[in-house]
Amino acid sequence: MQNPSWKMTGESDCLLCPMRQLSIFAGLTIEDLSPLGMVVEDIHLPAGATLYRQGENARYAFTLRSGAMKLSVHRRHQDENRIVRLLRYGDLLGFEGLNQARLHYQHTATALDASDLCLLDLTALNRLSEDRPKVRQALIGRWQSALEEAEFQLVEIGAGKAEACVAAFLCHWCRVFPDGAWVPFPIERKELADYLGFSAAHVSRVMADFKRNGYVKESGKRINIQYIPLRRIAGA
Amino acid sequence: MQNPSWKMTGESDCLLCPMRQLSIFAGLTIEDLSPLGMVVEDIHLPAGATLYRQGENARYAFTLRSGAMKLSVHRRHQDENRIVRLLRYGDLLGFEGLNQARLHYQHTATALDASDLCLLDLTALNRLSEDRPKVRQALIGRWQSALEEAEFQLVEIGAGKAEACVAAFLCHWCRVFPDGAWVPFPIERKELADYLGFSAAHVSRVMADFKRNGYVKESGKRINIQYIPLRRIAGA
DNA sequence: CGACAAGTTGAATTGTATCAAGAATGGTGG
DNA sequence: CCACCATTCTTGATACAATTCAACTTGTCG
Repeated sequence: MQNPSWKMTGESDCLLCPMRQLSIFAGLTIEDLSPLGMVVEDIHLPAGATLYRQGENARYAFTLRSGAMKLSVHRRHQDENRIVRLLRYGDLLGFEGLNQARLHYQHTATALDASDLCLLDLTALNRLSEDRPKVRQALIGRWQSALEEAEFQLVEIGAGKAEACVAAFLCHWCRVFPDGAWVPFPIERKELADYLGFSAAHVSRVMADFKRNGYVKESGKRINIQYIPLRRIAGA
Repeated sequence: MQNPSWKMTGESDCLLCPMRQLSIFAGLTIEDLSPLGMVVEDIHLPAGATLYRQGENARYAFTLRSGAMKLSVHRRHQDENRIVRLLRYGDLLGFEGLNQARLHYQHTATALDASDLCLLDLTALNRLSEDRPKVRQALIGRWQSALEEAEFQLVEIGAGKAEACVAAFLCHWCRVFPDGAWVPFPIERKELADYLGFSAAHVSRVMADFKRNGYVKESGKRINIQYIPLRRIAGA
């Protein structure tokens, strides 16, 4: 594996990982993990770096331990990129090669922010999934949540006016944080626009309006939702 | 199970099913299926009937054997329905309750056309999936294709001008048929609009234009793609 | 044939893209 | 710490795309 944008930062012990309860190895003991030769490497990506590209041979899956990433696809007959998913702490990516059905990555994975990931060999993961029902359940859960996320995007974001889409996205993005918290927001206007399917200029307009109206505050790469009158915006 | 819109039409022998190669039981023998008490009922739905509703308790999954169905969700703060997926011959639906994680249907399933389905008990299917790697693989494959379908909708249909979206959808809908074939098309303008995220009036305009330009022909509930200049439409 | 649902079309209005200019921001080297 | 650069963000004017509402046409089925 020789990707110039990767920086190996050593091996990790999954059993000591602080995010293990969120990961696909949640609930496994050392007896489950060690005999299978599951070597896990840590890698670090600077903001803007590409982890893998759509169409490349898929040999590894990744768990995002910190930072944020986007998955995008190249559109046929179109130069723009469509962002298919935004990922944060605890998310799994690059697992389209599991099931042996897809040998290539379906997306291009790019770091939105400096990110740490751990790297999982797909062959070993497949074996592990066969032998350990808990791993299997966890992986199926990942498919399920990827599907739910895609449907969220279709339903809440894929149609309607820009105001409603932006509002729905902001609430969704901040949902795991307490109300009123300052939430990391390493997403540029252009990227948000690619994700929502609007132009960067228009997304900027909507965000600026929201800030003027006091719905949200922004400072550096963090955002703070004060109060978004979802009902009023959507009901328009 | 007492749903007034269902009509049980008897039990089926999965081993004799003409669509078994497409189903999740492909590759299984009678030894695989019979000992698990997997009873399969057939049901018939008239056009417009509802198979299940979003939020209902999920006890069964279904395989669509003929006809066509739509999966839709109710939007918060919005009266319109968004169509999340269109299903045809061989598709599996209602399997969100597998993995024990989701006990309720996530969508409302409605027949677009008179449809035949077979009904699979989720508990039995779960057991079968635990014991039979082939079934498990097949189910994972269904998740994968559901996810791919959702991403197709996001990427090819969820953004861009209405002409391009309609064109992409028509090509996608007809993809499994030979070029130039008359393809069943039991989708009303309003439904197509809900699926694509446009108004019925505008979809109608686009379709009418396509017909005037000779890109497609329509007759009854069937459609015939002559030639759609995808590149020109998208390149605008 | 009549009645009702679905499709088509027009005109006015709203929403969004595009292009371009100016303002804010972040990072860099002195 | 500041000046400078490059990038991103904001904003305005204009053109285009889509919605809405309503009238009208076509299709379907009893």
